[in-house]
Amino acid sequence: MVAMSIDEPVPRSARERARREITADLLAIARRHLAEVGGAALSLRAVARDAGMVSSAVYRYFPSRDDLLTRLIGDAFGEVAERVAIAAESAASSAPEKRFAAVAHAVRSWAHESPHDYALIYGTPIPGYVAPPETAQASERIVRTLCGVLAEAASNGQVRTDARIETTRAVRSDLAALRALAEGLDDATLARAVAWWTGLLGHISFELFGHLANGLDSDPDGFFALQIGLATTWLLQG
Amino acid sequence: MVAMSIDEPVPRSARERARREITADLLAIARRHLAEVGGAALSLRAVARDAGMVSSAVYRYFPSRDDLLTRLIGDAFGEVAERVAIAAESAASSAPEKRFAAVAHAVRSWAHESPHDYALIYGTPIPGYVAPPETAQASERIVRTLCGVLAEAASNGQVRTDARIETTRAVRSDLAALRALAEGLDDATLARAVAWWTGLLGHISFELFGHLANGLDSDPDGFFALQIGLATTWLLQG
DNA sequence: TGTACATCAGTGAACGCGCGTTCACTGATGTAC
DNA sequence: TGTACATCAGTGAACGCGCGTTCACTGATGTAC
Repeated sequence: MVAMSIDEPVPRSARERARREITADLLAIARRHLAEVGGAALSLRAVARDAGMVSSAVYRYFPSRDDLLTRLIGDAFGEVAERVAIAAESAASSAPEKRFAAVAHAVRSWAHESPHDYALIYGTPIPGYVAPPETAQASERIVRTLCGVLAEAASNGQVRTDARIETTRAVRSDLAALRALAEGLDDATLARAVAWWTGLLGHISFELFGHLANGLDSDPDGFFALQIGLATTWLLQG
Repeated sequence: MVAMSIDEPVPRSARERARREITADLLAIARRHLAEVGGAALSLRAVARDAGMVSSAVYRYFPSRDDLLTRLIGDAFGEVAERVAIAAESAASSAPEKRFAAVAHAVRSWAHESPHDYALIYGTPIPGYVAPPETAQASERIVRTLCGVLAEAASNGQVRTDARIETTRAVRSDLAALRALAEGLDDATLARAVAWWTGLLGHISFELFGHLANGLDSDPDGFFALQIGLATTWLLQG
């Protein structure tokens, strides 16, 4: 059962209400399957079976399997963005290191709770598949949140922003566009922020996909805390 | 056509020679397919077709599809390890920043040349699949190479090794095991080296899996150079 | 309030596909005497 | 060097599977007069 967004218009007819409910049920079942078998193996027929429907009936709700997957990917992306935002906000009054640590742990917790969702987004793309537009929105939201935290820290003088970098004009202009989301950050800091984020996901992927297994897996939580601590110190102090 | 390792025993009979050749051909075809469709979609039947064989004939050479995949994964892992080793060696006389940069670029080039190989190893694991033992060997080889470069730099006084870290006993013991591969490195440096590596793969995954697409993709090469430069400076200077 | 028609959810059968794997077989290559 | 038997590569048919998607259909719910 999936909670309905509050701001959605109230369904007028019983038919429409039923349609919403069943769509939500199907999505919930699909999410459950996704969590069990992963995105590549997600089967429309299996979802239909689980919903007590004949497979063709699902086509009343989703035009194709790809469309169903699109919804799931969009949802998962939204979920990360949401967790990041919540973590940043709930640690709003803390020191910047703590806020970044909170964000990192939130992302990692989510990834461990829903590894297949994580893989769907940050793992190998599903062949022949194109990302839905929600993707771009959610990832912009994440960028916005991170830049926000960083900018606030910077305005409190808690970020060293005197570093120089050498790079191409094209990269500089990309970074300038990024700066529009967070005034007062220099290129080096922005670049480090991106590295912080890709490093975070790199670490999580390593963990989840079994590469830490060779000798660094005695205490994954502790190791993660250590790594993200080092990275965050670097991010803030250059 | 795949080059045969020189140190393999010379095949005695014509039959054995044929067997080796055909095995190599099949592997080459499988690699080509892998490069085109990815690991999950790799099909024994398609490989057989391409080799002008009936599908059941492939079973004379590989006991199962999983076994074929195992070989490919093992090969790919070996390939990364090899590239890393070559890069480290060919830049042997350079400054440590240059050597790490060479390694990073080598890994990235390989990933861009063979994105499906990269995905096979560092992307979402194929469901219901267990990594072959070559995996562990190759990844140990990589670790060994990186630690070697780092240790050499350290012995020349080119690495700052005075940092302290706080972490758990378990993590400390994992790092101690890692130190066995490279004397003279402190825990902080080792931890940063791991972060350097996971960050490198995180960045490559971001690129390859399409996440840079949102505004940081004007000059991927330039951006990578910038990022790996920052990370390497951090690794060496704490 | 009641009837006539339109809308829509869900059924069940079918299409066409490709897959991994098994198995009894033919015919060529290798080996022992 | 020649023959008899064993080994092995490759064939072709078959098994059993699950998939996404289409289509004509029944029967229930909604709408307009």
